[in-house]
Amino acid sequence: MRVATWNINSLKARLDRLLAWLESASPDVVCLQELKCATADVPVEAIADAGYETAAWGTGRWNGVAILSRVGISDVRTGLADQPDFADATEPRAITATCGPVRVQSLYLPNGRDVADPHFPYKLAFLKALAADAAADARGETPFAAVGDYNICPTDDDLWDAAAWTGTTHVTPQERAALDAVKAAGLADVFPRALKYEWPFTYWDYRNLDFPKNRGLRIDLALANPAFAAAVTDAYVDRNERKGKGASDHAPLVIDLDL
DNA sequence: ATGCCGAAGTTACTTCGA
Repeated sequence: MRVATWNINSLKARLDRLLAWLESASPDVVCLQELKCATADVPVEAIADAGYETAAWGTGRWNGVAILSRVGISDVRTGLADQPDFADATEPRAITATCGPVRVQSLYLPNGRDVADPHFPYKLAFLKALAADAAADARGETPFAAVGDYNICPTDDDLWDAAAWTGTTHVTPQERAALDAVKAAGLADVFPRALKYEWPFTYWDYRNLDFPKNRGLRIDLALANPAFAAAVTDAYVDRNERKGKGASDHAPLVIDLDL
């Protein structure tokens, strides 16, 4: 089976591209982030016409996560156990479901904005909650993966210019330590192939010709438990989906499994 | 060729993203 994760940067603005990509890539399960629409506004009929059931959680202008599946979807859970709030709101940044033989969690981690901003400790608190939340599924025998936009470059190789990013969010030791704690719960980074160039970046800023110049980040990750990781036969970043008019600023991460 | 930011709420400008 094929599982993918994609920060789509608006489900409504990207719907035509999503439907075309479902047709061409033919994934069985797709985890989406940054829906930027409320749950009630998710175009479930158009997605159903493409052959996928939808579980989604969104509140409007920002954030929002979903799981699409053509192999069934059950045991849906929104949010994390003990998920921290921001500005007195529980933001739609996590949804978990069982789809056929796998259990997947679609995650959109807080950006952090700046190390001095309240959003930064919120990001660290979210990661701490994630580590605790994922522990049971990580230890389980069901193939499980916590996938999505982690908004962290795991190493200095995972961004185009580490020197230029010193002291900014996404690369700090605190964020990397918090990510390591998530992995320590029993999850391993499924490292993808790049379809071009040396490194599998998943995000390129819209500005400054960053995509043509390959000034990217690897921030979309799939953290898998041993049962999931053992079934992986291939993984790649579909950078072709980043091309052209109306692309998201993130490319899908695609994982093939012998399941 | 992959090409100089884009989405959404509100309605001319603002906030957010990484």
